Amino acid sequence: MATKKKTGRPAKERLLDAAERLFAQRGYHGVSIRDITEAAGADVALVNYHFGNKRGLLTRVFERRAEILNRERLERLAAVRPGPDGRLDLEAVVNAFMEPLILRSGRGGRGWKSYFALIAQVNNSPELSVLMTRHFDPVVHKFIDVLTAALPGADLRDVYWGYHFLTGALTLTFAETGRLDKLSGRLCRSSDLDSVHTRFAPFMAAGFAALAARGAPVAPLAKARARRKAPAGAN
Amino acid sequence: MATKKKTGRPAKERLLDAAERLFAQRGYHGVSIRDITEAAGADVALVNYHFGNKRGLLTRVFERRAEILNRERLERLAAVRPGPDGRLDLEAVVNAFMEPLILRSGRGGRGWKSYFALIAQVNNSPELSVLMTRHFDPVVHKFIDVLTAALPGADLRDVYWGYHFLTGALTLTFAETGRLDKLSGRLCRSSDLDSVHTRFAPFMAAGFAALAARGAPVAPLAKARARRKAPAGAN
DNA sequence: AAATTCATTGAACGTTCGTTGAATATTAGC
DNA sequence: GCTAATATTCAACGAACGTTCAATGAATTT
Repeated sequence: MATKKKTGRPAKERLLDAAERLFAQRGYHGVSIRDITEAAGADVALVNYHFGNKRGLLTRVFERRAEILNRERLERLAAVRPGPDGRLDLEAVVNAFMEPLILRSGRGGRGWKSYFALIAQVNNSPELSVLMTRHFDPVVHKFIDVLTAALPGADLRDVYWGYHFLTGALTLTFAETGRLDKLSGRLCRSSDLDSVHTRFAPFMAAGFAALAARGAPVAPLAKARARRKAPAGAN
Repeated sequence: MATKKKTGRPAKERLLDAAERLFAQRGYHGVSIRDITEAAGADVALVNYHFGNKRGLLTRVFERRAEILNRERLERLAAVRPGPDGRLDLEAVVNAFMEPLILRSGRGGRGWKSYFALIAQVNNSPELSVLMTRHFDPVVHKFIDVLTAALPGADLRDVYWGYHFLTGALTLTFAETGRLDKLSGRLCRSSDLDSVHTRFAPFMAAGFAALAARGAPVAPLAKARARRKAPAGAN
């Protein structure tokens, strides 16, 4: 009994926390059950007892915070109100989706930071991205709906593609891999939440608006004729 | 000698191809050397003979196509010419960076598709993203330079953050994990390169322009006074 | 054709892997 | 305080892991 450190919290929770941190650092296959149980100060057999198997542990880690995130995203999306012109503000819609992450990525949220780093890997993995579909897409559908309402006349496919670009940027940004820091010679810091907060929604809202404008160049009613091939940028 | 299938190509190349495909599907830690050598029809010892160890194989897989991509990206970036107003077209700059991927992601490029799926995982991994830094950032710096030239008066940090958003969207998009297909009920197809080609540059160019406009609202010369906190979107 | 280098094979190394079952400790219900 | 359910420990299983080495085959050089 040298390495065991049984705190007051139950072993089941310690396992979830340790798994979250280690999965985020080295990926699902890069961490063994023994790595996790050792870090949690628990016995190897407890993973299979509490979660069935290693994959069940990953699933539980994944859904634990997804429920919290989904609830708040829905609340914020429902709270987005039309402006004086009767239109929904695109940046406000994007922020309803993004700010719940900002709030939890601060100093106190070490567990949340690990969770976001894990999400980034899951989102970009062919074999694990089904977890994104299962645990997030119901709320994403709601997000798509509100985005569509904020983009009258836009082709629905533009909204889906725009969301796809957004989620790629979002998950990488909150993963905080440190690449931006190195690339910019420490001019930019992944951990600088203010920098993300002031830039993300303007960038994405402008992207969505550009797609909508491209599909229906002038008026929202000229939608049926926008079926031709788009002209593309250059070359 | 039942499972060995020695084609005309050398075992070293067969190993690279098999490793590329399997790493892309299941991740670096999710694939064993025996998985790779079996798929390549080669002996287990050949990985260590040709590449030193498993990590050396990953490095070689990664740099093999990076060199090709870097060369073409540099050529295209150098070929971007100012328009009649003397300014560089933002979409043209983005396309110089993105189109080399489009060209290789078509029907014939099965190996390239695997490679892009691998890049997405490496880019989002804390322990592997150093490979991105090492093999891509020299060319990314050139990309940043040209972007900055196309965004006169913009804060350099905006350009870096914009690139960060862009690379997150780009790597996820070309990973083709299938999540967009499921999310949209098959309305959008990850493999539809035309859909990517017509949307990516407009979306990103508008994002960059919005960041630049936010930092220097009117004229490029009003740069030194833009040090205050930005107003953010909503909430 | 002999010598030398390079590529491949087969077998084995010690270690770690995920998982299991029986035994023990702890908690909760009555 | 006894009982029953839950939680944790301990030891072990067979399989798979990355790596190594001596032996063999093939290709190149002299």
